[in-house]
Amino acid sequence: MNTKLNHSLRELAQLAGVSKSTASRVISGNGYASPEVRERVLRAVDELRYKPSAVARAMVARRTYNIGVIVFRDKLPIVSHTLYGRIIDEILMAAEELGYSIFLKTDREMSLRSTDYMLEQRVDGLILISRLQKNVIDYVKNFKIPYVMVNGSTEDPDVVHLVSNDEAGGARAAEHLYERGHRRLFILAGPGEHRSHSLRLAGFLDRIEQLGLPVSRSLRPLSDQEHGITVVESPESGFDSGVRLMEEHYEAFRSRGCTAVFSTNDMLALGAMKVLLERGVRVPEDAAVMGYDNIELAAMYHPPLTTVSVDAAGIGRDAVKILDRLIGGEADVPRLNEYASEVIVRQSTTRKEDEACSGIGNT
Amino acid sequence: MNTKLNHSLRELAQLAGVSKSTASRVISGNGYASPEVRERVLRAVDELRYKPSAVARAMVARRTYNIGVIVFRDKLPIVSHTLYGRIIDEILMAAEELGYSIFLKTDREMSLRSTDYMLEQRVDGLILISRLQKNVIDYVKNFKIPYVMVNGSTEDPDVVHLVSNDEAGGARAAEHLYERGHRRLFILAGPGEHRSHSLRLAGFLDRIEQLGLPVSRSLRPLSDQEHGITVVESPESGFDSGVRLMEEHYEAFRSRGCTAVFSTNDMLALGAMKVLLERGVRVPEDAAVMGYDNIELAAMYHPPLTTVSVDAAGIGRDAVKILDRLIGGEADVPRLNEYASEVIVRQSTTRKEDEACSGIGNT
DNA sequence: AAGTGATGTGGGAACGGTCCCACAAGAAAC
DNA sequence: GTTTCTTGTGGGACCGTTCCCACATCACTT
Repeated sequence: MNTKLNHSLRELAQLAGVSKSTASRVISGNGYASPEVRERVLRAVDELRYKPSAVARAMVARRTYNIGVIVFRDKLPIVSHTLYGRIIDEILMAAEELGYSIFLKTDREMSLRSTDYMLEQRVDGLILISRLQKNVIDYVKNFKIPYVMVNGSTEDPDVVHLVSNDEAGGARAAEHLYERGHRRLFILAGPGEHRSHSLRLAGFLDRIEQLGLPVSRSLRPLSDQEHGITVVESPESGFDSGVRLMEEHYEAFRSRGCTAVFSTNDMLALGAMKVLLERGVRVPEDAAVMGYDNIELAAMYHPPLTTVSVDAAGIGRDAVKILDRLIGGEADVPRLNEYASEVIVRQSTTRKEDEACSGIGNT
Repeated sequence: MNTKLNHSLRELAQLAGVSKSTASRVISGNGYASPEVRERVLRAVDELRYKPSAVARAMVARRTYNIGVIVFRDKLPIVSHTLYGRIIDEILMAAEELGYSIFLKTDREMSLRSTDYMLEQRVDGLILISRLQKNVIDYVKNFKIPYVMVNGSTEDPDVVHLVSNDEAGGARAAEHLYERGHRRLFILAGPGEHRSHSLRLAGFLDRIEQLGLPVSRSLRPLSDQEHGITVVESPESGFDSGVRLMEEHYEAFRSRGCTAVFSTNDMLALGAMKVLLERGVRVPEDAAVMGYDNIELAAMYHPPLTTVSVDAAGIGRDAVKILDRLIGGEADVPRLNEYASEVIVRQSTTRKEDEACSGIGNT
């Protein structure tokens, strides 16, 4: 019917035989217009397939109702990362509800480029995900733009950030394995410079020492009566690293008589578990395995992996809600927002004889 | 240093003591400015932390350099979906390279709302992902906006779409299982209304019939000499459906003497495999299992799952590249873009005695 | 009949850029 | 010394909205 791509309000008004002020009133819904006029304008809208330009609106309103989301991560998967993906899904849904739209960028160089880009786009606020360089935060602070940080680490008390309570989760994990009777534990820790990995480990070790098990980083064999925790650190946090580390330390694992593995994330744990299974170690009969994150995969594995869940949905949703409050000008939003971690008991730590007391793990 | 949020070109020019035309020339880089003037302007940019407004630019340029990506899917995971997540990761990277930014929306109601929103945002083009209602395409066609469709189905010859060659992939899968000596196959097919599921199944069955195996949908036991294919359809395509269906049909599976399972995606296959493992069926010794998609998880499972890979990276990257050409006004871009599917041989279909001939599967 | 108030509509500035065109100043050509 | 050309800069229209304010109209007072 009409070959032009986009029509302006002026053209619309012309067709309806009114001024663009009047047309604007009908379209935007604020200001009065008589029923006949409204009707005429609406007919013209249909005819032209008129879509108001959000660009022009943003220009005069001086805000866009857009939120910029930047995921800082140097390698794939980024959006397809099990945890970040879930957070982003929730962000998208929460944003929709609050009337925002999402500009998504991944920044593999952890540079300022993506931030600059968002600033130029005049987004109303920024959600910064994952570990980001300190200079990014400093940079963002220079501009008066509202922002929240998700799953990153900072000592800066001004930064509004959302994190899972990794320290408490680590402690819960320690308790779970202790309760199940494990006294010789093998810990596979992810990169210490990541906030979550280091806090999960710290929480675990603190609690385990409170429970009376000595922690050592040496790999000497333990005598029969000894208890002991073996800690191995990995510079990477993927499945392959879990495989590699478990293979490397398999001998120590055996010679120290460990009965359980705990990893600071599920990927490492699954890698480790696969190595054990391949070598004929039965899980959970010969060794228990426990991870952290409750990724989709954990429940699907054979055996299903006991883990600690992270409230990705809560974090994602609240990231948007809190940012919205900041955008609205509220100043007293909480700086530190922690989300509870919960132990999800599954088969990988549940021997037949355990089931009687607490066989509530989902699969 | 300065308390205002954003400065305009006019303020910048004022501070630098030049006209805004001149400032614009320096900022945008087209048009001449003498070295001294350029220097003055650049100093002012630093001082004000000036960021040109992409909104204002878009207004006058009448384009935004933004691309809208809409994922149509009625339930989670959406972005965190293993396959879509990978495609989106590639889209983000390719977009970055070509100077576009991404507006991301998920549309659970499969409505026109999200499309409208993108149109109002004046995105330069649209990438529509997953199965979408026909009316969405019809709607989008009304506007002269360039768009491509990813992983959806359409009979409309005008629609530029990118899909994996599911029919050929299904055929490859059939060949693989046949070569491994399987003659009694159990097929777990995902929802037939999804393009990929139905084509994968069709490709598989066509090839398997060519190879001389009769297909039946009955579940009667086969006599010792008989060959035969059992097909079971699932209205859902998740892991849980795989579990449920395999449990339901386990008896038939046994009584018909099947030696292999093929599913039209990895999630179903893994669900099925887990049931088999739980019941003591050894994979691959007693039964082979094969999926489709090559999700991350497939390689990590114990045993690793043989599958057919989908070129998510190629699809994601090309979606942007092709859209860019459409935006550039090219008319003769190919309508149908198919991406090769490749069998990834892993342990779930590789018995010890098979390894000699083709033990090249990666883990 | 003139004044008052309410009511619906239109005019036009503003938002922050780009870009066309005009123009001033100096160099080169006659 | 005037003309012509070049070169660097500035003026201002324009993109498509919103919104303030002015204005015309008409009913109702007095």
